[in-house]
Amino acid sequence: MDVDVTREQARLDWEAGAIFRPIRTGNAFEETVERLLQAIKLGVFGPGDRLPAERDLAARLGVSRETLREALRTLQQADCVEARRGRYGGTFVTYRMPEPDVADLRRAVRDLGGELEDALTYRQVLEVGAAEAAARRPLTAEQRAHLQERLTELDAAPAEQYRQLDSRFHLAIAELTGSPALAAAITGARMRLNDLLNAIPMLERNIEHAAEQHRAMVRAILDGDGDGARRATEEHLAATASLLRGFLA
Amino acid sequence: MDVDVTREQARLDWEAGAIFRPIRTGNAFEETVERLLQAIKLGVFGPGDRLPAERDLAARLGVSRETLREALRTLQQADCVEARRGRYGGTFVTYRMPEPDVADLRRAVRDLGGELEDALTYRQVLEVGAAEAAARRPLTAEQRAHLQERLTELDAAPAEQYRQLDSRFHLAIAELTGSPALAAAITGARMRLNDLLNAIPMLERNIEHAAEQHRAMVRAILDGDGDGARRATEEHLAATASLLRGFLA
DNA sequence: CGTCAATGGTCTAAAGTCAGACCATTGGGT
DNA sequence: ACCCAATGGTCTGACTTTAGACCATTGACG
Repeated sequence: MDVDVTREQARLDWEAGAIFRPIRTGNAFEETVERLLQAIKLGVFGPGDRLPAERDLAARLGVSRETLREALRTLQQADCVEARRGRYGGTFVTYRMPEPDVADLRRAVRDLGGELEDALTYRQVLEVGAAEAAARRPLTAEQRAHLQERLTELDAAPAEQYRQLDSRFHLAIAELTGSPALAAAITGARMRLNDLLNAIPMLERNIEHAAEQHRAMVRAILDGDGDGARRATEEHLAATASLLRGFLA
Repeated sequence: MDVDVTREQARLDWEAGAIFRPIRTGNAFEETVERLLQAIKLGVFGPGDRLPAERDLAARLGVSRETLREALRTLQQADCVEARRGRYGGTFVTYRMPEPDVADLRRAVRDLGGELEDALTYRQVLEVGAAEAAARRPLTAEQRAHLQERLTELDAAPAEQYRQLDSRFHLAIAELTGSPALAAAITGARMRLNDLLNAIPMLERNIEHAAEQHRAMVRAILDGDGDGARRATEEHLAATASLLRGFLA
């Protein structure tokens, strides 16, 4: 009986792993810095863009203005943003994407370590599912136009903006699902991989290949072809996934 | 130009919605209570089971022991758990699932309101994707046995434990993906719907139908049949989804 | 040329949270 | 009969975060 009790307790303690995960990751200040930085790196805010006003931003992030300001101060000292006072002032983005660097990429992949597979699986499930969900959904003319616009914008992107516009394209699909939870999860998954994706050197050949896949995804989604959307997205993500895995070897 | 600037700012502020979401939901104490309650309602801990020791649990939840204890005190006062001191003591679950009640269900669905579609879409994408990912993965003999065991356990479940063992079955699939992030997301998605699912009255016919679908899912996963796993899971989730949607009308 | 609304900058008191030490209890093991 | 390891119970001081008030600056607009 002693054995049974011990084993049973061990089972309980193990299975609890998925649900008894950390409630809060680190402190509010660090999280805030990270979020702001990711928002910039994801391309939601490009150089020169103004962030929402502090009071507004603090409310959205569910954080006190003091904490937000502490984070902004950090970003200021890192030359990522710049604050201007007065009406029509605000906090403006000054960050510019560094050039992709294979050494950085290799280091970043190693840093992520065993979590790379985790992050790739997670992203795959979310984005493939989202593409299918978006395709199976009745879309308004406005939504269709918005998606098409993101694609056009991406195709015309100058090299230094490509990664950011790529993110915006994928996030646009996430939002077409109409599920805020899904869109938020996809944003989170991309944030986790973003430093890696940004460090991938972009070869002309890869970009053309990706563009073709993007078109296939959009076509399927606009046609309401769920299976096609899933397949096209699978294929698209598999490309970058295998590229990243290559750096782990 | 004024119009352009204003519109551009509006676009930025809107698109930021997905990324500038709250960093922390409420305070640590409330979150902790919620987690513990969900762990119990999800069936990870049944009546009489002992929770991990306070120091251990606090570390896992990333929360100070004080905060955890405050949460446990709340649960104690709500007659959900009971604390015993001394070695071989601990905190023991006393909570028992209430009988399903259609009035409760209707109220719960209304409370969730517009978030119901969000939660259902999110769950669908995650669980369908997870089933496929699990199927496409090489599984150890132990993992196969574990999945099979969960299914057997569920099939043999007495009515009052059915819901909890059903959750454990689905969470077992999530863990087979080998992706902690995915498993955590699925746990979260289920937590959100759990009160609803628990309130669904269980008809003999529905249970048999569900059992058949569970078998199909397990078969496909063990066969490495990704498409089959996806289809079976889709079908299974569609059933409860349409049932829940019925209560929104 | 002054107004004023919107913005960033500063400060304070209160509440929340934490890390860690220490106490009290229990029951199996020696 | 005693020991002692593991558990819950309690306390304290330090740090974090919050809510809100108030100040300083700016530039479009009347």
